[in-house]
Amino acid sequence: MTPEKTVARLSLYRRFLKLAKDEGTSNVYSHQLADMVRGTSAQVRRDLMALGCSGSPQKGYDVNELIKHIDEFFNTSEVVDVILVGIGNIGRALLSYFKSGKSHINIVASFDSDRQKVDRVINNSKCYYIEELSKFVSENNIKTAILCVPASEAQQTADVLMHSGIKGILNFAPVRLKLPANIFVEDVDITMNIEKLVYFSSGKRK
Amino acid sequence: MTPEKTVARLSLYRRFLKLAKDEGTSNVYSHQLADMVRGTSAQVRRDLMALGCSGSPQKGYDVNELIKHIDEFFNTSEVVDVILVGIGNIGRALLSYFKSGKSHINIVASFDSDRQKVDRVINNSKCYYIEELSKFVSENNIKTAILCVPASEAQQTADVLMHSGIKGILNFAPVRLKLPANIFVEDVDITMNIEKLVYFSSGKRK
DNA sequence: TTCACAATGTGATTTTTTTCACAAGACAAT
DNA sequence: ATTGTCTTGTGAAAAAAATCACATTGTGAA
Repeated sequence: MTPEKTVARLSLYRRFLKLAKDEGTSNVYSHQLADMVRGTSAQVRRDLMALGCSGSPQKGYDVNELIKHIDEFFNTSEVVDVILVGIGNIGRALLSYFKSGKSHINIVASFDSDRQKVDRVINNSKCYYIEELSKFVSENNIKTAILCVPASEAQQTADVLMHSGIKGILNFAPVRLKLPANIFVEDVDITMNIEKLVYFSSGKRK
Repeated sequence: MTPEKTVARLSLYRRFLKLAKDEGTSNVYSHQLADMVRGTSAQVRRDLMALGCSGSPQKGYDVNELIKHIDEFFNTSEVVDVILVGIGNIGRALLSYFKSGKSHINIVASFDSDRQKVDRVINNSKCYYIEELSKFVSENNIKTAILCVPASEAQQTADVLMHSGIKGILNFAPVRLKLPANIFVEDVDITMNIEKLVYFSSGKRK
């Protein structure tokens, strides 16, 4: 029901709202939020309307209230548990990135097919042998996975994830995973991003 | 003129076309390409139409011809030179990711403010001290940068990039860069991606 | 030959997303 | 009090993107 783009922006709003809160700001105007996400104030107001929030023309929106609403929307005032599969360069970078504990994302375990990596604790999350993935996922009721295995192994690993009960996959492999429609896949495709960037930044019009 | 989404998909098509070519495939149907990018055949045909390509109902599209057209479209049958700024975990992962030489992206140099890292060669690209960035960029006419510095340094580094003549920035910092509109910025925001994923994969409707 | 099939190319339509634009309300300043 | 200035909330319009649907056309089987 909520537009996909709105969902994406809500995540961003929340991040900036928390920063604002930490700085002691208690209310914000739509145009301030707009600045933070490269959008327009009308868009922000629309998004917040979809959320069911409202502000006042005088004080704008209440920071705390907004955060609370977005937390509720994402239904995760608490942290979301996620697993990571494939401890290569990118995998490790992500482990490091999320170890801070500052975000809502908690990588509770990582998996790899290289026995050398097993049992090591990298940035707070213990590495398991890939064979244990299924058990871990079902026992801990994990729904989301970050997939960082090489392209050649991506599909088969994704199949394992699916059969284990994973419902959402953030896929870093430059491969289009074939999975049933009820599994939600989001691709992070850096090569594509750069090519797009090069295209649009070389004058070809925006 | 060409829709942004089409540009993104063209990059993907090319990747799969090259794989297909390597496997000896000489022509493809729109529905095959569609499968590879999670799209529909009509969409593929539209995209290719925008490109100015045409196929035949019998043989579909000619793989070589398509690749040639897309190369021309991106105007880079040759490799694109890019720099990377910030050699932290993500930076290193990207250096490794692109060292293969298989892609169109060539990271020609990297920069960091940590003198310890300077002069090391990581995955083919030499690391320079950040102060040398401006000179390097203008001398080598670099137009595109990958920004992987910590959030706290992102904006000031982006300013330097802009003043050096960079036109496109792939930004990994969880910060919205404020730059003039003629600089094209593409954000890679993993936290946001995961939050979106969690939202949509937990049944909240697609 | 004739028929059924499969795939392209593309108007037309629908859906999704963004933007416009303005009434309404509170405040500050005069 | 009156005026000018902000900003919200939101219909209405526009723009962007995806989808539908169908005429068209080789090809191979009957």
